[in-house]
Amino acid sequence: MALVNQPRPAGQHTVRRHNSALVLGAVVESPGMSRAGVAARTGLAKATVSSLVDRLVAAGLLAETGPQARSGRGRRGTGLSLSPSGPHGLGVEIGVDYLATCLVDLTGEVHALRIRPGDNRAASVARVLARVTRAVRTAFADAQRRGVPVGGVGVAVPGLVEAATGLLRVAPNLGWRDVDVRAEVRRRLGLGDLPVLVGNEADFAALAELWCGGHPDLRDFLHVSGEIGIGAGLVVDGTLFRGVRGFGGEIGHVCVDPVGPECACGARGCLERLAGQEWILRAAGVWDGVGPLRPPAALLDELVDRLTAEDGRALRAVRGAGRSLGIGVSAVLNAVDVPTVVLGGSYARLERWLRPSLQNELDRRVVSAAWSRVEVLGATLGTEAAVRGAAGAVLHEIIIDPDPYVSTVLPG
Amino acid sequence: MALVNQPRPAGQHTVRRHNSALVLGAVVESPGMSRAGVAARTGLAKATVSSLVDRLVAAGLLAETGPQARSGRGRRGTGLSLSPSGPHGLGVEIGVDYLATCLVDLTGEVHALRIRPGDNRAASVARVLARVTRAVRTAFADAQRRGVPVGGVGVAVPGLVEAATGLLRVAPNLGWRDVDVRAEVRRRLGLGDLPVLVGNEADFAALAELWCGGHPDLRDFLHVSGEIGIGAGLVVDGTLFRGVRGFGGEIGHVCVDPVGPECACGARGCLERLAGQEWILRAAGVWDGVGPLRPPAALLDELVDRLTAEDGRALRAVRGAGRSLGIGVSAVLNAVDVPTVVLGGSYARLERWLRPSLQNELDRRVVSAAWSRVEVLGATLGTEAAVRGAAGAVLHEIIIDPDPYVSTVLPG
DNA sequence: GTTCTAAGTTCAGTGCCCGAACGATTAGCC
DNA sequence: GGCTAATCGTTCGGGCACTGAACTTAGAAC
Repeated sequence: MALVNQPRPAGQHTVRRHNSALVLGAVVESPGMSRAGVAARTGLAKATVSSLVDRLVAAGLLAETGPQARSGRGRRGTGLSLSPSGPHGLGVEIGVDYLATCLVDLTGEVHALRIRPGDNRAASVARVLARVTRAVRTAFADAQRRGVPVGGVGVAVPGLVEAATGLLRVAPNLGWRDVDVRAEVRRRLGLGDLPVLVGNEADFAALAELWCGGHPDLRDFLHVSGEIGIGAGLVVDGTLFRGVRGFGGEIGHVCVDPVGPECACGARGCLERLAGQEWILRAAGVWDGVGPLRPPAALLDELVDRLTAEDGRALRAVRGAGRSLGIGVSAVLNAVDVPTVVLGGSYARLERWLRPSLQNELDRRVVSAAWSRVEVLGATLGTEAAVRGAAGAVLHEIIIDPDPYVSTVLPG
Repeated sequence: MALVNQPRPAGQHTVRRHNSALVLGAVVESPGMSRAGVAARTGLAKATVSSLVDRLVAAGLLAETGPQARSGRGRRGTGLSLSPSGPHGLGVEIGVDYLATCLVDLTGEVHALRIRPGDNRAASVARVLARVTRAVRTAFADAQRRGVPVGGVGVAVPGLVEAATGLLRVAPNLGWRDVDVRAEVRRRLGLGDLPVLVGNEADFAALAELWCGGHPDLRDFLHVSGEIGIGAGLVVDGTLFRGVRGFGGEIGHVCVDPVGPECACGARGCLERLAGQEWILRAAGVWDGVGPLRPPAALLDELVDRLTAEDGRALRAVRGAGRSLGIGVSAVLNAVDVPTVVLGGSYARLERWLRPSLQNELDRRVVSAAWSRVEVLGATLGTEAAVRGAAGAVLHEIIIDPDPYVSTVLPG
């Protein structure tokens, strides 16, 4: 919660703010709970919970779902859950060859997902931002048509974003440098006070897996996504750990083999060169390495086909990538201690074949694996993970600390 | 602050607790400040500050240092600072070949530092713990003689400690496994409710550098200490980042060269084998690599002598170590984004000679270095860093959240 | 229909922060 | 020396948020 690491004085309003989040959090964890249940769970008095719930209902965050179906005697509680007509998160993803937008409601449901293909590498920054503006306008219209408010805009970009400012420092695959995406989006759309979050695509994908993924109770993990580069999102205690300035997760250039092939970064044997999508496809013989890269999805399909058919070359290639990945990831795990690795991006589809050699390296190299094995999981969300995460991040901010949003909705 | 990540209901007492920490924190950052100054700085009302300060003074945490010497008219404020007779932290370090204890007061001053040589590798766990017990008893007596209370005990151990439980999972150089150091110390000393913290030696050393080191405004860094192994302590935003369970910082086995020499861990080319103390001393020709290792301090002296004399072999050895360190550390920095590296342990003395090759690798390999160079600093505390950190950690807990301590001292 | 149990609301009580007013202390100036 | 202005620290009434207990509402069991 924001109110504590910031050295701000606390007053009664702070208490209410904290407890609002507490109540909301209880409902998030156990949807359908009654006011009395929330009181029991949080330790707050019933009177307090009633007062807070009323406020959250008035703001459109919570909704009463009618009397609970419960056996035993006594009055039935009125169920509470996150309101599907409450604020929606508007997510945008600026991909290398597409632009995606979507709306996500408080229950995690995705609406109005739109994906617009188009090479963003070839166009100028201004041109791409104009596209983004149009896409976001359309998404706002979607929200209006559905009659729901937009709680904020989340923008996923394939590059390094400075956490404090929202400044995109560099996006290699887009050819961008020092673009103030947050300010540009704000200015072009005239969003007023609406929150605009800008973050790394891999980080948002990790968060999506945390919030909407298929692994319950997953709170601590390293989400490794193999795309053109290799990005990692570190989630600790249900929170993304971005490092000091937000440039963390760049594991693509961990040294895996000092005498390996040269990398664009100048070093040799970087993880990206030995376990990146491109290398796997080449080593598997799926792609000849010359000419423009065909749509990666198609190539990946072919690779999966060959793996399923137990093609020796493909199997060897993926096994090798798993080994390299194991060496690189174990370095990170030893440094930051996370018990789980989630394979995302294109790795998700290769999980079955990557896992053996990856797990083997992790078992050997991670110090704590001796008494607590590193768990390797496949991501459950597909390519939409990043947009969903971007939209979800907006909602997460509201759920973690609902008072600012409530204040904008309610008078006073 | 503890009260927030834990989903506990907040009440008026929570506000007071938070603001107590706020006031204390303001005085820590600007010793000698007056009540009015604290009010201005924190944003609290003067009345509130007065009330809180009175409480903290009564508990012995703050002390009035008399009227401020200040020019200009108006009544002079009464200076406030951390009380040197307030609670002291009692630090213990269980080293491989020594046992150290000390007392640290709230101002960071070290008292009653005692170092007892003795091989803890040869003795049984119970025997070593008995030694620890005696040493701590003596330190308690030191405190009593000085007439100051002990706020808690911090224990530094050369191994992996599970954060949640204080369980020492493994200490390779001590030959320990699964020792509940916290419970043992509690039981043997009958400490009642007194806080007992157990942590990794490298982590505590990093914290000592943060709290008492010679680099002001150092809040985010990776503290790398070269001893028998290579340990790292990651400090982000003035807080140690231990990872989920506390096993972070094990960078000794990052892969630096897959075709390098074999390591005890089974892998090849681990950082520890290429930049560890032992390897440097051997490559420099200071140690022949056979027979029992002489006291490392003496060997290190010799190495520094040769480096000062510009001995080619020694220079090459250290340069190589710096390069390896750079490869390993850059992997960590890319993953977690920290702008500064502090060279501690035996590396501190070699900083001058390690730095060029280390910095060179970091410049090349750390992605964010392109627009923000990684800073390399030498640690300013010597071998006592870990004990001081252990003692300091106890005090840090009190300063971060003084209310629990205040409650034990004051009635009500 | 009565009784029992649980949910949710109302209300007086308490703790804490805040702003304003007030007493205390010091420098500058006539 | 006495007056003024500025600053520090304390005192006091007011308001806000949580609490516990009493009360109302609602449903099930007998």
